[in-house]
Amino acid sequence: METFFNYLRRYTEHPMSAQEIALLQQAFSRRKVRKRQYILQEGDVCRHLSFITKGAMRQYSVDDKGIEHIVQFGIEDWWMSDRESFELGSVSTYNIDAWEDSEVLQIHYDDWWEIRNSIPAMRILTAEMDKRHAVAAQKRIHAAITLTAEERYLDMLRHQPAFIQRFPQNMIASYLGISPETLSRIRKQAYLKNE
Amino acid sequence: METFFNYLRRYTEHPMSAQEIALLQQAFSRRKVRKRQYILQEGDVCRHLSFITKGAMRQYSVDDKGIEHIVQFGIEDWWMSDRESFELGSVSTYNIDAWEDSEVLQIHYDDWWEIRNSIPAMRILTAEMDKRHAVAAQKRIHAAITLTAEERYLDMLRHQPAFIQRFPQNMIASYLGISPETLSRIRKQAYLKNE
DNA sequence: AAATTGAATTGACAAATGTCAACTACTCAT
DNA sequence: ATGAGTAGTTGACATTTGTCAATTCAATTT
Repeated sequence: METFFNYLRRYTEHPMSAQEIALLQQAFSRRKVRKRQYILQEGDVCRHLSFITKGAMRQYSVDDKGIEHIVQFGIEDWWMSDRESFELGSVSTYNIDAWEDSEVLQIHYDDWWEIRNSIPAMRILTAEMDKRHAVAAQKRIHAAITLTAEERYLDMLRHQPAFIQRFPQNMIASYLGISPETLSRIRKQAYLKNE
Repeated sequence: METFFNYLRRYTEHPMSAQEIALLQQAFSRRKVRKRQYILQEGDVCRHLSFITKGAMRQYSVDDKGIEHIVQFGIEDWWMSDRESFELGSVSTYNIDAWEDSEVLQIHYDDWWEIRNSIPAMRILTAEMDKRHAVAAQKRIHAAITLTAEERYLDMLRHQPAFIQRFPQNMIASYLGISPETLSRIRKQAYLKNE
């Protein structure tokens, strides 16, 4: 829980009262998630929002051919959920599972709603989260329609080195929307250029 | 302004007081934008949020080779801004201009901040906007990394026919991240399939 | 230590998409 | 009415990326 409060302090500035802190501690529940364990499966409704305090997770869909398409990575201090399913209560087409043994703080949709209404700092945090999320999404969309596969990889290398270090290469390829073979070749070429 | 209030009623349910309505009318200013006229240029900071009451606009970047990359279209009832520049006050790398003669309601960043704090309905609206925006962004990212060029076009045809009707084909291609020639061929093939 | 597993690499080839140039059709301004 | 632009189409070819199969490599299990 300490990780989470550090995160809160970083993004809200607003100090919270002891009472508010107690409320938060009540609303969030800690959960260990082992490698390869799911916290959301395709076909279920995403009822919880999860804050990662430890570990590495991913959100992905599986197509007709059984190929996984990763739309999001998450490590410490990241939130995981299928936003569409969570907000709309619709059936999710995504899976979320742990790649490293992880630990998350989960809050139920109803409590999240409640918390945001009753604790001002949480409203600010939500707005901040949405803002950052929107900016990141715009960048990723721009990268997808503008850059080549190699440029997208280099861009990721620069802006999200943590992901590249902690997830295997085939998952990075999936995230970038290219085949593992192509990524392997891109890396080889980039390496040769530096020699 | 009527268009805007219709929109508000549709998304907030909360009726507003006469005083609040007056506040809104004061904060927003109406502006006509002629075809090809800019409301944001690369290098400027995006200080205003614009709600389109009439017309059609687009947001795009221009690369080294002078090629435009469209990241967003907007028509009636859509908001336009470079979210990153608007929220962070950073210099924008995007342009926003009108494709049809348009009319927008503009609000300055400071007033927008103020309005959201003082009018509860606007806070709800903001949250709703962010939510819808996040869902749409996730879908577009998923489409970009999962679908082929043809599938992306068909997806757009199904979910955003209005854009396809109102913007020329080369802009649709830019939005999809493909060359105009490729889109032309995709359309030809799709047409042949239906014969 | 041997065997097993899965990830990463590599090669050969196929498919998708981009580029360039030519041509057509259309609109708009003079 | 004429001419200049602009969008869209088409063909030929280049480049990028995907697919499939084989191989290497490292980690893990037995």
